[in-house]
Amino acid sequence: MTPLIALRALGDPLRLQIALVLARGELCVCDLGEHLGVAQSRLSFHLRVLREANLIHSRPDGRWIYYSLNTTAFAELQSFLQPLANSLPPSRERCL
Amino acid sequence: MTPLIALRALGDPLRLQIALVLARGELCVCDLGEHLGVAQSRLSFHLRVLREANLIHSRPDGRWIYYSLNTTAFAELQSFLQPLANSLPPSRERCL
DNA sequence: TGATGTAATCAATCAAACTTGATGAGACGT
DNA sequence: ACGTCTCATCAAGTTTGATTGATTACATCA
Repeated sequence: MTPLIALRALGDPLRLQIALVLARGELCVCDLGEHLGVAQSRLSFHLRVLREANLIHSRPDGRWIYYSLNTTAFAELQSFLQPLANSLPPSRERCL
Repeated sequence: MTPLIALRALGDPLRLQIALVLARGELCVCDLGEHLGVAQSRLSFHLRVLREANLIHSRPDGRWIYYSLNTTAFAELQSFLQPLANSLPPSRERCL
């Protein structure tokens, strides 16, 4: 997992929304499109970005493709943020 | 804290680098500039983005301004990711 | 085979973000 | 008051990313 790529992928409103919807279970593109009310082409573009960031999995089934979260990637992102959340407290310890 | 804004702010290579450097302690802009080897104007622009995302604190001292991480914002970002890391496992449970 | 439905890709346009160099605002020392 | 230092801001140019509509690929069903 590359933290920068994952963070950039999640830094788009629609892509973050997609991730939050997929957190409730896997969905095919058409269901996602109905849930979010966006055009198929647009959705496919953002799914590709999320997929290339390794944040989601795709599972073809017949003529549908089901997408789901790659939960381990999100767990890895969490642990990447750990040292930033546990950094030394800001400023106060340095004043006298 | 707004997760989207924070994620977008961290989705830039230089800004993520800034955050990682600041995790080791607060620094003034000039020291950051030396550490990272970037122009002052460019650095100031990205510090502003991080500041507006509430990811860093600034502490003026004389003619210097010291920047440090807002560790609670990173902790909040971590807990925002929690449900995405704990989502139902992908696909396997649905096949038979 | 032909028609339909799902989804990826492409090319073109549009919008947003980044970079650069210059200027401006304050704080400091002489 | 003047020059200098640190940093923020501005405007212009460039680059990158997102949206749209059309096309393509593939699977399904009649």
